[in-house]
Amino acid sequence: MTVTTSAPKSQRARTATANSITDDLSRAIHEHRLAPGTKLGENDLSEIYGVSRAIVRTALQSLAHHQIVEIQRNRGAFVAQPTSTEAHEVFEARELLEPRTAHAAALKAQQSDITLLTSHISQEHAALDAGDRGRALYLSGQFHLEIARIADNKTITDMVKVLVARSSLIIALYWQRESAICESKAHHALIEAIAKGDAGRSQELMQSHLVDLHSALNLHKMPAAVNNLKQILMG
Amino acid sequence: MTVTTSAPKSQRARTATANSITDDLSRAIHEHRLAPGTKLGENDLSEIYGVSRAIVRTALQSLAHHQIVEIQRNRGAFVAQPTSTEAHEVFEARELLEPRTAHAAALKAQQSDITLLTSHISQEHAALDAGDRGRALYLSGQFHLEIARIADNKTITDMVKVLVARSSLIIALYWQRESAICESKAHHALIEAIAKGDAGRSQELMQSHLVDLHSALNLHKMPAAVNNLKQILMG
DNA sequence: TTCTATGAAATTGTATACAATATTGCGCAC
DNA sequence: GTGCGCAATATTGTATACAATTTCATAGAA
Repeated sequence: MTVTTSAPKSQRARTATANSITDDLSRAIHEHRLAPGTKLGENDLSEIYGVSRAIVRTALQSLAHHQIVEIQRNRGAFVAQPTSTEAHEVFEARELLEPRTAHAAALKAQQSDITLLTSHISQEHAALDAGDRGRALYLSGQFHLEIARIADNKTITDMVKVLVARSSLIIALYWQRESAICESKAHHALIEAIAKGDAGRSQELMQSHLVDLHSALNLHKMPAAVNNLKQILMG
Repeated sequence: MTVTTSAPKSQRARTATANSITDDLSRAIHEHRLAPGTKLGENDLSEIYGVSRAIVRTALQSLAHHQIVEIQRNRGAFVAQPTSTEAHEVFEARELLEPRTAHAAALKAQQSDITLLTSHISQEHAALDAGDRGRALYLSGQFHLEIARIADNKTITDMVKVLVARSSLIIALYWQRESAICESKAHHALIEAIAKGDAGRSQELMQSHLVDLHSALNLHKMPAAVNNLKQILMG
């Protein structure tokens, strides 16, 4: 089937670039439309995006470096399946980085930053109301990322980005479904503290929020569904 | 001057793989044989390593993700030149990660780990005595990395690896040459604390060591030399 | 001199062809 | 029916050819 006519889901107006493919796949994984373990075949992807395998290959390499895709030599690329020990490692790392980052964010936040954070939250609510759990999860991750941006340290922000992305996979595999609401509560409290410029409290709130998330992980892995790439990535 | 520990030039016995090229270039950058700003042309590298540009390309992409190479579209790959703000960011990030990691390392270290750390230090001394400043610097970075390994959190170790690599570039650009000896002193003290299992002191020592490094940065950038790739990478 | 325009050369970006490896399906023995 | 071996197929790894873009040198005009 020819693809060139319309691109309903993603805005690949002319030709897809490695970066746009990376972003598209990254988003799909974040939103749990592509389950852990899903094979990302080079031929499939080059057909879907209408580019050569070379481009697809660099996109996959990029995702592999972001640790949300695993490339096995001579076998191909798969959506990563973090082990439970990796899951704990990721949250330990987040607990080292994000509380202090929230502290810094509280000191640097402008009014526009607060507005942005608030809008994130309301979007998150909207997604949940619409039953789009995947998108809500994505936005919740973006919220953490936004705080790192406010703290204005690109190096740390990049690391948080990777950790948040992996967290999305971890949640897909090890989550017990309840605590979606707690999340939202914790985020509200964080915004308040940051808006007040209360750095100490921001740091504490972030810390306990992460500990909550961490301890909400279930030890045994959920079975990973297998997806149909074309169906999911194209409209 | 042959370096006895690893293969004289680089161990590409048969054909170089993308990974071996990545490692080789990474090492060369760490040891300051390739200066910040040096152009890494695809043709040059494919000649040097005897592989196609495709392989070289994936190696360069990998280095770019490790942030020690910058790829500019349609212009090529260059050894990265961190700005002074990036330099500060990197050390801020290290100050968040490494002290707590040293703490964990002190609790988990085995006798074999202590031996390894000690051998690292003595190699470092040997390199300094031999006047090989670049190699000493590389080993000093590996020391920090080894501590992260002992703490046994691969996620954090990977992040530290990237930060240490960038630090090497930062030192090449912003260093005032004196404090090589202080480094060595601080490392000795750290080993001692870790060997004793004194987690609190290990954390403190690592913290102040990083602060020292951070404050030893000079604000204005040194001029970056331009190198001849073939001359440096081949014998 | 200094700046700009312009075209040749060099370099990177992309697609494709072929080689190496892994996967799949089938026939056959047990 | 189950397991094994082997050929057929599919997929990834690598090299190469061509297109697009940048770089460099040169010439000419203000």
